[in-house]
Amino acid sequence: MNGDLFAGASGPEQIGPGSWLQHGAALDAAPALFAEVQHLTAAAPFRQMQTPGGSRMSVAMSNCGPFGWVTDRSGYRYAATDPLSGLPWPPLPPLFLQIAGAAAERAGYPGFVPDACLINRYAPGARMALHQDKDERDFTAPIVSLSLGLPVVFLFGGDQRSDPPARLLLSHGDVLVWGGPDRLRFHGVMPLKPGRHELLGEQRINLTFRKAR
DNA sequence: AAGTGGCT
DNA sequence: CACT
Repeated sequence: MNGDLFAGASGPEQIGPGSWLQHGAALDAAPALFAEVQHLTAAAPFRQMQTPGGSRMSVAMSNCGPFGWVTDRSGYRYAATDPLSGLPWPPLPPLFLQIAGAAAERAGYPGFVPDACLINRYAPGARMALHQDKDERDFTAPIVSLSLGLPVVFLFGGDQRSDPPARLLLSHGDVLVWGGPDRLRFHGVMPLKPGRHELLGEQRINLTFRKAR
């Protein structure tokens, strides 16, 4: 039935020529990571941004690091300051850099130093349509995605929107890395199923580390 | 256009 | 797919 829905508790799993799903890689650090998220989003609160078409995203977002991904009616871009406050985004916590760099190295991308961390909060029902990460200047750096809280079905498509996506279950503490030949693959997430996580509560938090410039 | 609605 |  769901033979292509990976949920194993085993080690790193290769899901593409340049992509690895590292089950539980951030499990030990999860409480500290969540505490950092709470501090960061006290300074730069979660907000539901608008797409260029005028729709409001179901996912609430914030950022930390030198650059933050933002969207409004003008389009998608990286910005050095929070549009809500006009202030720089909070700095990337050293723990974030350490975890993201280690995950990238395990996936074959040594020396990964992200300059942008997008913090996504999924409440039940929140989803992300298939898209490509292509607002970065340099596609040689990978994408590192870290999951906290409730599990969600991740859609990992191909280089064309019409390519049928694989379905991967992303759970608390999982880290997904994609780059190289997989860097521009379409991806997204199915609507978050209601539930309660013992540490995070009724939500999923995703940290996406990127090299924007 | 990382969302939505409506077509076949 | 077209539109926003």
